Amino acid sequence: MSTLAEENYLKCIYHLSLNSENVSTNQISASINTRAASVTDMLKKLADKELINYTRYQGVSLTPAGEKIAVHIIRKHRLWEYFLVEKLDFKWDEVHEMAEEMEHISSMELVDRLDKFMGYPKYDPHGDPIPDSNGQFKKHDLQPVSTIGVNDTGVISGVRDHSPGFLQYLEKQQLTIGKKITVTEINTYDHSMVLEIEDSEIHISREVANNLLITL
Amino acid sequence: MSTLAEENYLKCIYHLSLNSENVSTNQISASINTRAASVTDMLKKLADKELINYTRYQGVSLTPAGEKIAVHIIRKHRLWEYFLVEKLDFKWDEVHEMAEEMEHISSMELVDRLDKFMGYPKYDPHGDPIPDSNGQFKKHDLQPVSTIGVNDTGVISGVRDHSPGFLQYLEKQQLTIGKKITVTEINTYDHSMVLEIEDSEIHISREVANNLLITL
DNA sequence: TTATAAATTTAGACAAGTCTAAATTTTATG
DNA sequence: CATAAAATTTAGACTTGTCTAAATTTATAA
Ligand SMILES: [Mn+2]
Ligand SMILES: [Mn+2]
Ligand SMILES: [Mn+2]
Ligand SMILES: [Mn+2]
Repeated sequence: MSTLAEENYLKCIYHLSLNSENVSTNQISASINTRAASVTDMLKKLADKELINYTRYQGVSLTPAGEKIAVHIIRKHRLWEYFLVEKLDFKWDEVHEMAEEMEHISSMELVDRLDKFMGYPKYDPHGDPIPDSNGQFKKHDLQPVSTIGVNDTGVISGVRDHSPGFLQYLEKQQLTIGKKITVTEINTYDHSMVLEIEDSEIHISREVANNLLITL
Repeated sequence: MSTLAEENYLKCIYHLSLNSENVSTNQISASINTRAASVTDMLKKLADKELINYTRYQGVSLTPAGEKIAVHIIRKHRLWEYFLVEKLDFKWDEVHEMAEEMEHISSMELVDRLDKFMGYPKYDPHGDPIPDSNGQFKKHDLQPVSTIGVNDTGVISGVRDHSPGFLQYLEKQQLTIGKKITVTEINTYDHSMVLEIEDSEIHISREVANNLLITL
């Protein structure tokens, strides 16, 4: 099948593809912390295996075969994250690096049993949807808090930044998945916002508002 | 730290060390299915890292540092096997290959939480002892069924052969961990034995008797 | 539209881990 | 004890995945 490095590239290309049709060498290079020259080498290998569409200098996209692998890796990543938080009591900011390793465990049967063991969870600890064993999942309709106005409400359902620093900040402010928020004030100068959550007031910067996602 | 390959070599040397003081290149070569020349290369690397004691042509033994790593890998291997059987309902003959991958997940914290989650199990599904987080475990006193005589009894507590074929055979014959057996007959010609388990009679060959371990 | 900058690829190298074939050392045997 | 056999190591090669430095292509902008 695929090697660990190939799997990481496919997953990376998948994630970058959500924002732009074609993914550039430099985008991949930045995202997986590898030199552009090394990325080019790998892109050739993945193209030879027909996992990506690649034309020199033009960037890449996943083939259906490549996307299938990518989604399966993401399924494993998110299931293991769920396991770590729900069964082993890790915090949501602690699990990413571990899942980065665990997503490469190869047994299909193991993934499906793990899924069953946990009751077929739909979302991971960060609110990201978990693909089912056929690779199906619904991309729920999220938007940054920064896009709504005063007196509007929403439910916290995801994050755009998965860094431990941001997640720890949110946790400390009680800004966790499932919480209902109402915008009570928007500062027109710096676009900072005041939110009401469970009867308490929380001030967040524009940057936080951009990276915190809600459903209406 | 150590690479996946290094970890597998250390674990292999640890297991072989249980039977002989010094482990030979060919023993390792046979056990991990790698050519002797490749083993020599790796032994040099491990010796450079002071994880093994190595003198050319003389075989190797683990240093305390090497043994510590080996035992930690074994701890992870057995904890994951326990998890797969007890939590995900795999059979005892299905888990080895998966654990062979999972034992390389690096987080120490993860192992300890997994251990706690399962209630600090003492033995893995094959009856092998699980080292605690300090690397301590008691080597219980096992002997092959073939070493006891007529009318002697024992409790099945381990296996010497971990192959799926042998484990499946034992399962089918109800010869599973914890069962109490009594020898009722020994055939002097071929050393086959007749055992009594829970009021039923089971015939086993000398080969099986040699690979099935009991405590008295 | 042509020069410069940015992005990307090519060339050449390296570490890890493996292999085959050949040389060397140790062990066994007459 | 001398020699043949077995075990082990060395030599040289290959694959994967990475790097730096140098070319090449594409994009930008005066
Ligand atoms: Mn990964
Ligand atoms: Mn996640
Ligand atoms: Mn292993
Ligand atoms: Mn076991």
